[in-house]
Amino acid sequence: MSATTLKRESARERLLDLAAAAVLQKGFGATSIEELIAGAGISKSGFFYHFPDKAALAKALLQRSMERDRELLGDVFARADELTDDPLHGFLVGLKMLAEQMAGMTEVHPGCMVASICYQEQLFDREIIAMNRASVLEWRQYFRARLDAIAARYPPRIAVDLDDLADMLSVVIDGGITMSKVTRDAAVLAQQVALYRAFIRAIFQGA
Amino acid sequence: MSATTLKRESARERLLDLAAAAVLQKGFGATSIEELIAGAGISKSGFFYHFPDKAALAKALLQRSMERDRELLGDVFARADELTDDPLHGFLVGLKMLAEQMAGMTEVHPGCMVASICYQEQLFDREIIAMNRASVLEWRQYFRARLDAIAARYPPRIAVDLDDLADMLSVVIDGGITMSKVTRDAAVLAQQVALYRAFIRAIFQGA
DNA sequence: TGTACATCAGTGAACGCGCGTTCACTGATGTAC
DNA sequence: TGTACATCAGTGAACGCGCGTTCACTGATGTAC
Repeated sequence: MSATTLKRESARERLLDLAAAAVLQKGFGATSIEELIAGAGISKSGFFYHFPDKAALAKALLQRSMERDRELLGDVFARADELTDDPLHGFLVGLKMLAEQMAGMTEVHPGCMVASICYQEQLFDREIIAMNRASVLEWRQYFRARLDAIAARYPPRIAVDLDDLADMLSVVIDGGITMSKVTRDAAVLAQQVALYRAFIRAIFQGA
Repeated sequence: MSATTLKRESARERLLDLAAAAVLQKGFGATSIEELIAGAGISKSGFFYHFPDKAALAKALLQRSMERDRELLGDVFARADELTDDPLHGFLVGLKMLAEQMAGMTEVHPGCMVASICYQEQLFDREIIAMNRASVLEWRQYFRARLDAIAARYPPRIAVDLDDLADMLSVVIDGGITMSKVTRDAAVLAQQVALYRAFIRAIFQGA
């Protein structure tokens, strides 16, 4: 991100960009307002003009991250659905596109906000924790609906709980991101999504 | 954990117990020496007798967590191996025992140290980050060896990379713990391990 | 068109608190001869 | 058995620094009449 790009954004946006990157690297507690304003080029009072306190920054951060996840994942599966009427093929194409998109990332994924917040829960107020929980349960519902449609047409060859199978995609993405970060190998994430796709095929199409 | 149990432990052990719980709930940066000594019932100087600085606490914490993981997981698969000579059955029995053990936990899993450190990487020195990475790669090797033995006897029905499949167990455990914590549903973790087991069966035994 | 007022996006200085770390010291137990 | 010394597991007071937050203020732009 160039300096001119930064200048074009509002100070609020710059603060959020810097905060997102910092939080994923060292956690919310260790991300100081001081370093954010230094990066954004405003004074401390400028920060408190945009956010009443640090908790408000956390909330804005999570909100933005949830929206981006929705755009990213929602977009992929919406595009996949346009290509076919078959729910299984749609899901498989979506997973393939997701894996390919992740494989295209040369750098390691910056991290998952849900996990970052989860491992610092005591730093956040009830509202933010509830939002985090709701976002995860939303994804369960979203994928569960797809799996229901699939199972109606393709009776599962393997007995699995569809809620668990829906959760497994979130688990594989979140765990895959962690694994990518720890091993410093960006490829791990895409490979895990591809493995999940292979499991879906095995369940509904057979080996 | 009762007060008498605490008293019987050495102050150093008490500090590590308290630190482990606190770090998984709010992260290393937000865990203060002050709160640890209050809980352990010693003075601040007492802390610095046991650890030269806060980084040494982090190192001891990770070391202990790695040892415990090795005991826990290693034990489960060692016991499973005693029951059978067949590598596939041994792995499946081990996974079943692991899932059952996790299902037996009434409380949500306290968290995964690897992930906690991963999401605060900038707070730790190179040595700790390297240890974290090494521990993950060790598990890849450990599970990969089992999968090699399995694949030699049971040709995979589904084409999968065995390193990725080995990683997937770590991914499912780590992601499952995060999911359990965020949803406040202890069952999620065991269910994810059970799903991974179903995938292993599908790959090597067919549906 | 000019004037009054409101809103926006900040500035600069000061605050009190809690943090990690240092230092000189201590009382109880263990070991050598 | 007695004495000297070493080690262990701490104590208590002080330190400087950086943090989140508050407060009174400001200059540029927008809007009403």
